[in-house]
Amino acid sequence: MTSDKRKSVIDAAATSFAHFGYKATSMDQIAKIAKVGKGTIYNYFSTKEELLKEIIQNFAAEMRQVATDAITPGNSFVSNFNEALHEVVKFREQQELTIKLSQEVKEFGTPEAVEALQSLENEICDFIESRILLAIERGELRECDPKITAFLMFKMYINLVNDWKERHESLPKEQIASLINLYFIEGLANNNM
Amino acid sequence: MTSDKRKSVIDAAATSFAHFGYKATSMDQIAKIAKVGKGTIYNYFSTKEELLKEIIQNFAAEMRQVATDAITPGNSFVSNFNEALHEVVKFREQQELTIKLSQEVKEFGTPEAVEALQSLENEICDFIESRILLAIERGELRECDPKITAFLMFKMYINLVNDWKERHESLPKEQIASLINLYFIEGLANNNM
DNA sequence: CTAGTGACTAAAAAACCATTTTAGTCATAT
DNA sequence: ATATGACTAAAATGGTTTTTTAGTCACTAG
Repeated sequence: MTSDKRKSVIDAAATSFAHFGYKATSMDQIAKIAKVGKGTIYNYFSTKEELLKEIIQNFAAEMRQVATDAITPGNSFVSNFNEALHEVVKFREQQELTIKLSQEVKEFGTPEAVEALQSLENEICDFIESRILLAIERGELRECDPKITAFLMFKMYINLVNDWKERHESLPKEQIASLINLYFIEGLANNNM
Repeated sequence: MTSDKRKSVIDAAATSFAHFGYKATSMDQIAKIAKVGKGTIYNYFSTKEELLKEIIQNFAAEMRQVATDAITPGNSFVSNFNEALHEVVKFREQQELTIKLSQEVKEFGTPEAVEALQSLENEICDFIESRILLAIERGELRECDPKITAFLMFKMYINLVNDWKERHESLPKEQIASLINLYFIEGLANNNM
């Protein structure tokens, strides 16, 4: 089967990117790990960047699947949101890829890594946006711009997971979920006065 | 008067840092602009970084003043928050120093510049934190961790002002105010069901 | 014919070294 | 006691050589 080789190339590249980063992975190395000739890679992918893009797309699809699976149709938006968030966090931690790419962006500013993470971010935001739209239709959330809301929810998540721990202790998953719930869903206004 | 020289050193350094950046400013150059011998600088500041820190501290004090001036005692927490942050950002943009330092961080990752901007951010967060504490005491906000809250409010503001406009149209001041109010204070939960 | 391949090349990155610049010192001067 | 500029060790810079690497292509096996 022909796509047999294609698959092993993708697998080899994915592990190497995750392990050493995009920049530090050479096409020769990928060929070696995948146990194919270097020319073979170019039968399936026109360029190294193309290869990364495909891997990121696969990753995004997997993540979407994980998130979708965590959603229980009958449950509330908040509960589903927390559940999905929790599963995605778990899934992302398993994958070294994004962590490594983030490091690379910070350290070298590798343009391909920047773009890869960018597109991943877009995928995630699009997904959240679609769920927000549903929740608004169902009357669970009040009217709001779904694009901006999705963007901010994602960013807040990143702020809590990544940026906060640069200055202080990193926060446990449960606390992150409850914080997002507190700020975003319930709001800080004191209605019990 | 002895602190006469100290002042001119600070002024010279501040203008040169703002104009050429921290890295591209040499101590010789500062001495020249300040019209003092290089040794004189070291009578007042033990190191180049020390000099930057002092300048940043002065800057932070000015910023705090701007923020305080923007606060109207009778108004709501959110309204004051947005007004103050807006003035602070405007003030920061007027000053070339922070812009130049930001560029330097992006381009070279100069550690001193990173730290300087970091400490500015901390000052801002500390200020917000103190206002949040007041608002909680006054019963305007419900109980919450003031440090995390301040951090997230600051970040959300930056997300809306800077990060959003990298992908989409930049948002007008009023909309940012109402968005922060919507997400942070009121919350998205639809309580009218 | 088709998919696979590794030797090959031009271009980019890294390693190297000579030269210059610069942060910080200090002996001297005021 | 404060001010200073010549001085030094360390770091930055620039230019050159060497190595690595993305991508090609003539060739092979099936």
